[in-house]
Amino acid sequence: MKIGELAKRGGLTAHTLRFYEKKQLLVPQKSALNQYRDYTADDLATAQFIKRCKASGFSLEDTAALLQIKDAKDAHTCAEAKSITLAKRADLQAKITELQQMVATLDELAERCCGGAESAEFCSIIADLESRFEECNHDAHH
Amino acid sequence: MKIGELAKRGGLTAHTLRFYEKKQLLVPQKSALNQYRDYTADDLATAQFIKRCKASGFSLEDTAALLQIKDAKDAHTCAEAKSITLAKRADLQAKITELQQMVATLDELAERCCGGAESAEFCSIIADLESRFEECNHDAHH
DNA sequence: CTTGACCTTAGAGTATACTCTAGGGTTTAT
DNA sequence: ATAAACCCTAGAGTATACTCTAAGGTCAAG
Repeated sequence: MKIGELAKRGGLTAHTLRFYEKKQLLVPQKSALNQYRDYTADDLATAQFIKRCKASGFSLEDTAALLQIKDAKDAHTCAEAKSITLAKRADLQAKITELQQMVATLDELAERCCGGAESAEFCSIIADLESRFEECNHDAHH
Repeated sequence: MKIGELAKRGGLTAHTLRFYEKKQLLVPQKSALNQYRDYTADDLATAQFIKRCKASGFSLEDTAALLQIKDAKDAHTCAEAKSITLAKRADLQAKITELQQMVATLDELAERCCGGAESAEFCSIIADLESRFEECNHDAHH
């Protein structure tokens, strides 16, 4: 099938497919006749594999590694696949923890602020951002 | 003080300070003598304000808005500051939820895989990535 | 007076994952 | 036969937040 059909069936764009090809994730045959890309049913499956990887939080680089395993299963091990999966899990969990700390900080900021139409002269959010860490720095001197 | 001293005192690099200047976040005076940037104690406070914004999860664009409030408090309201804060909180919370769903998916993938030195021929991670959503698509046809 | 440390600018490079454009060729349907 | 719809390539643009480079000017110490 041509790129437009794969795009439609796979739920992505022709641009994205060409991008994945440039990244060596999904390299189709080319028609000898007109140099149009010629995708197979397997290529569609690969496109869906890539989408699932993305939905699972894998980067394109991770995805490339997973594709290599998929495309040469007996040259790879479960350990490799699980290692990639657990490493990504750890990455995401660290990111979550970082974001949760930010949310906690934002909650503190928001809770103390009236949020009204008053001038920001005495706004606690601005005041906190101006001074909170100064205090920390003072502490750090002791 | 010159850029190097502010960088050291503020815990960032001279490159970053010039970048913030280009973004209009922190624009110091320039010495008439040699065109060197000349930062004041207030500029240092502003640099720290920016760092705290960053640590709280604000983008540089948010930070620019918060700086405008800080630098002209009586021209702005608590409502503005709180709105920025709550919007960012919502952004981050949405991101956290997305990442948590990915972690849950990765946990499912990892749990079912032996992770051993066996060939990936029957690796459940690869198999799941190959087929999971196909099943979903089948469901979607009904 | 020279050497090293510091400063300047403009602009390019990094990372991730696309997204789009320009300029041109091909296919399909009427 | 012609117009719409599709395909091609190469490369630039988007977003965020830096990070670094090149080529040169300035400053402080010995």
